[in-house]
Amino acid sequence: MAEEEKQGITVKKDADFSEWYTQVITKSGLADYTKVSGCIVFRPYSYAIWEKVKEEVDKRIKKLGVKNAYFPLFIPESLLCKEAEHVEGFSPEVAWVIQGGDTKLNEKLAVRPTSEAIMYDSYSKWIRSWRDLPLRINQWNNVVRWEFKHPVPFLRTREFLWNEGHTVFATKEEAEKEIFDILNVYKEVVEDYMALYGLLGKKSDRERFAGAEYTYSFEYLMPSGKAVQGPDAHHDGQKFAKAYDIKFLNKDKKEEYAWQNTWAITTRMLGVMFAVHGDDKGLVLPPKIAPTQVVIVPILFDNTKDKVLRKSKEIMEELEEFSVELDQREEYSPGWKFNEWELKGVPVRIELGPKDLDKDQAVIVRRDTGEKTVTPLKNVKKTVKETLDKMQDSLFKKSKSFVEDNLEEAANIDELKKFLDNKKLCLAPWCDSGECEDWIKDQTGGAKILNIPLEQPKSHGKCVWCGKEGKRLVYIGKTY
RNA sequence: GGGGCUGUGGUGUAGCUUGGCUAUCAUCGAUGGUUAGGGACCAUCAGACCCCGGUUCAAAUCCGGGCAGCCCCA
Repeated sequence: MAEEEKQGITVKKDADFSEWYTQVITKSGLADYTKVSGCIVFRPYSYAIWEKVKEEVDKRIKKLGVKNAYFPLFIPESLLCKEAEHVEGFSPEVAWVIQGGDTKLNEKLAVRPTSEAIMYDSYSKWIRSWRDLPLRINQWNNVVRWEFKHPVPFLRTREFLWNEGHTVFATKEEAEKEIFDILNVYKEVVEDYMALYGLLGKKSDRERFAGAEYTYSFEYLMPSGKAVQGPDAHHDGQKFAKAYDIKFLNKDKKEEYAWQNTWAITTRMLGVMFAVHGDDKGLVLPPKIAPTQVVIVPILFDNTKDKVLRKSKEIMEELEEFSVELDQREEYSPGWKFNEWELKGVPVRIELGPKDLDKDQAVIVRRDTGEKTVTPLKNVKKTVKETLDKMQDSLFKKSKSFVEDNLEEAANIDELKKFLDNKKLCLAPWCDSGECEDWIKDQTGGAKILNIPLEQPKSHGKCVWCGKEGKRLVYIGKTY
């Protein structure tokens, strides 16, 4: 038994979360470590999931009128330094190219930590008139941020994949409207596909994006009790326009600075999804994002093998609207295969053996609950569809109640500390001052104001730190 | 930013305290055969001491440095 267990996950998710996470990520074939610290391989299994996220986000933003393009990986130092707050925010973790072959470069080149600088330099050339606006460009690419904290696959990597939307408008109103269109796109994809519930809100001034006027984010709760920031959208006002000289002549022939937004979703969300849905047997993938939705495991005996395989193939064809895999490998026993597919988180398994054929039935097994349904062969398609739908729905609900059940209202610093120590997220009144924000961080061992929910009650209690009148309720949590 | 733990075939490990002979066991992989409804079995084969330096007749083992992974604290 002990040896058998070693092929699967050897620790319980509740008992040792980080070990569990590492094992799930590597043993299921999602990712692997490389010789470069903090840079992982996205193996085909996780890359397929990223492609799905990409596809769903991409078609929605295109519908909103955004176009894709590609800008250089390298950013000259002088360009990066144009917006003071922006450089200051990113410079500690920029990777630099200082040499080409044996020749030292005249000017250092930053490996993009984000592309404002290089993109806006082009924008300033392209935008002359109100007729050139809006300009809405997105790119799907990789960025490098040389973190010094411990890397965690997907959740904290030095190189990661994302989209970066960079849009320019003639008026503040138009720009601000777009922020909510984009947040909706992210919400739809993350909730409906990745089955994850997040907390939407505005970032505090301390936490907003370097260079932005304000930032909205979705925050997610990990099983470890720590929060992770998900997709975000920033309204930049005219800050970058002024730094990078993005001006246009309006209809009244007056020169104006443009209004800009920036927005992104990253591969970090995959990590959140693996961590939230997985269980002691391994991954659990939401049906709508799973590269393989259904696996058919035929039970093969020598004398009935052909018959069972033939029927399995028929079922596979019948299920062509789903992504189905038929596991015909003869070198593994059925039990071994069951365990492997569970480790990989495939949502639905169909078992088909001679006994089933005799009774004209198949066994349908749902990954998250382990529930087995015996169904007549003619109903297989219907049952599979129902099972996938139910599972998708149930994973989201579970994710939502996980967040809600772990969200506490804290009226003072003692309660706040107590809840945070118990791995909870908190909703607490805050006076809006940066000093109190720093104090909270200091006193709670690093907990941050995650964001400020959009809907606020009429009155708030006293600020959890200074005791002055609270201006808003904020989400507070320890972060990854 | 500070402190701690760990590094042995692809993976998980024994050996390290007290230096010594062919580096343990399992799994994975390859080949052949028997099997098959929740991680089947037999036989054969293949595969490792993180890197650099030091101490020593002799280093997986001791010392120093590096790199990597993990944990705790700020």
